[in-house]
Amino acid sequence: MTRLERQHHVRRASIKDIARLANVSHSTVSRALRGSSLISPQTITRIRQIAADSGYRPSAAARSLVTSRSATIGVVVTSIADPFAAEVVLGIEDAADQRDYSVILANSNAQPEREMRVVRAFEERRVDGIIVTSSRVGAVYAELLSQAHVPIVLLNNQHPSEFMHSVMIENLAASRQATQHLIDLGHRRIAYIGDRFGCQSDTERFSGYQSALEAAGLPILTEYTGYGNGSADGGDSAMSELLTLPLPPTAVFCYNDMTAFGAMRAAAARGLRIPTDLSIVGFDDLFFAQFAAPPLTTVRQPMRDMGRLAVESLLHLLAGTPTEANLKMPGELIVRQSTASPQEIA
Amino acid sequence: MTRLERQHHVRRASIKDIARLANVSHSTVSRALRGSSLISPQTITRIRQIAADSGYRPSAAARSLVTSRSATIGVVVTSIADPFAAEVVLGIEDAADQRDYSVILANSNAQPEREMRVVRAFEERRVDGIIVTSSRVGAVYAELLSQAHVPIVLLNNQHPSEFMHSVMIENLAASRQATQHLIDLGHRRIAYIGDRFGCQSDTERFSGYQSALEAAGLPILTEYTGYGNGSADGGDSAMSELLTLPLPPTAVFCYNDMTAFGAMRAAAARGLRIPTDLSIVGFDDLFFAQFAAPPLTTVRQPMRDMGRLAVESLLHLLAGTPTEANLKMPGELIVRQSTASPQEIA
DNA sequence: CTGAAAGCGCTTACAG
DNA sequence: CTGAAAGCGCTTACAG
Repeated sequence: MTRLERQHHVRRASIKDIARLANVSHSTVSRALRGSSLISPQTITRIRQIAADSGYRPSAAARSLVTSRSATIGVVVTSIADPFAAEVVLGIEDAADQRDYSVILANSNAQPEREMRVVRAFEERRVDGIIVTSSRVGAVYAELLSQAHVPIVLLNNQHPSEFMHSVMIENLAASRQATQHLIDLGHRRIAYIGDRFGCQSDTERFSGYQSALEAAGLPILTEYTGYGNGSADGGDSAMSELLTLPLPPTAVFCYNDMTAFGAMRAAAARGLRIPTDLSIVGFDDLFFAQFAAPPLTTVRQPMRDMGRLAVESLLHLLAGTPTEANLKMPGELIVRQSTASPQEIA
Repeated sequence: MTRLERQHHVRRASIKDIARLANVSHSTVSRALRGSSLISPQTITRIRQIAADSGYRPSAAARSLVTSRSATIGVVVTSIADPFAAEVVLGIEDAADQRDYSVILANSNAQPEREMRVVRAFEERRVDGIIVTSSRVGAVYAELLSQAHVPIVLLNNQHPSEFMHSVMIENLAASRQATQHLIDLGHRRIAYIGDRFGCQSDTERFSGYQSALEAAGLPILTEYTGYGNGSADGGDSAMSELLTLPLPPTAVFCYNDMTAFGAMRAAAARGLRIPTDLSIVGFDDLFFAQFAAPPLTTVRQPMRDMGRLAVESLLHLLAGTPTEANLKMPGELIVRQSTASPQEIA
């Protein structure tokens, strides 16, 4: 028995095996295991003991076939190697586990073909709901996802639809605050490096930046708008371009930390010191932000909590309980050493 | 119909629905969909067309109930927010997707209670195999995992068992090379900051460090062995302690990049400049290593490829094809700016 | 309180 | 080439 049990691909005990051992019908076993009030407490205890002894594990497949619930949620990320996504997924897995849901994780790599495969896999596995962590969810992708006919929660994005909730950060307020921080330090030539794909978070962060400048009576110059792509390389080249301007900015607010890391690298490559020659602000507060050179001033997003909240939101959608469809979390400006007053007079 | 289809939780078309539409038995539909040679090509085409038109998606649950294969692999990580794990999982998901497997992701958080839950979930979902990405897989955990009666691949760890393969980096050679790099630069007082839990990778890396010192005729001093825990905080406190020594080391080889980041922070907190006053070498080459202050010299692990390889190894185990049980990948020393010749004479 | 029966959506021998 | 039947492992009305 022990020998057999160690082998791989043994047939697992089924409800029928337990029934035989317990001398009852398999219906009774099923009820006992589920704690039905129809079964006497002694029988329940006895049957559960037998089940435990024989290492019984209910088949999720069989159960979901009859209940038409898979107790599974599908999570798509553009790339799990993106630290932002990884933190969010941690929160999602955590909350899902607490509710006895399993997480099926898929990477889309921002490739339409992969996105299709992912949705198909989710459909075949009959996931109860889907969480999408990506700042770029185009109309086509959203349409595709909605074909799964299950509730969807978008993280860092939004889509007006009855079965699509969203969890986002207060982009506008947070960005305004970040930009204000630079203004307060005395900066007048403040650039923004965004995401050239123009996703919703980018649009909102850009608006926050603009509104802070406006409120301070500062001009909004198009040459101070750089276009990255959310990655370090994107930030690097956008920053490089900004630095070729006759009157380069003395401070930059970046769409996210990755972009900021790239901007730092570009500045360093040109011999600029941060924050003496250039102040840089990021967005996310990735774990690494504190280890950057110098430690990065940034807007902290409660990534894990956002993941947890996405699960809660999804469960509400599944239960049909009315809740806020578009949840907004506050961001928090974390001032570190990448920002300071400008040294030269503009 | 379109209205209905947009709703959530619609009953999906089954093989029977297609059968009705096609005027054949559901057996025929099943065969046609699977491309059985028993069915005429025209019928296959016709039935597939109908299936596609009605948005049919086979139920993975029903299929796995009869085939007793779930086409699913369970992946446990200690924390998906660990960048190393995230990169590995990316590779895993990628390879799994190519082979039409889905990935069920679970975090164990190094908590025994969570580990039990994870194994149970994997058992209930009848995953076909398991990949464990964690440098610390104790005997208890391994025993627990093996109760799932499915093949297991350990990443960054090893366990002698017929149904447990492993994928690791050439720790010994890589660590020897990293230490040799410091010796070549002229360092004589070289410390090692390991993982105090003494996992296999730590033991091997420590051995590589020792063997390089020995080969160079340098003494191995116990006071130069620091104990971290794989995180930045662990590296920070271990480094801090090393720096209180009367004759502190001029170079440190760290168990991993996270530990190295912490060590850098500790050194900076004491006003030491890197690499002028202290050289630091990490292990992993996390994405951020190049953005550290200064960019970190480290041993690159091909994390994504290791993840892919783990899937291949698992599939071999599933297919019963004989293969190397313990795969070793080479590491690559990446020299950046955190290492230089020692400035003072020891 | 307990059991026999039906059914969830598939696959696959077994007969035609 | 096609269909009727059995069965995978559960849940749950329906009868006792």
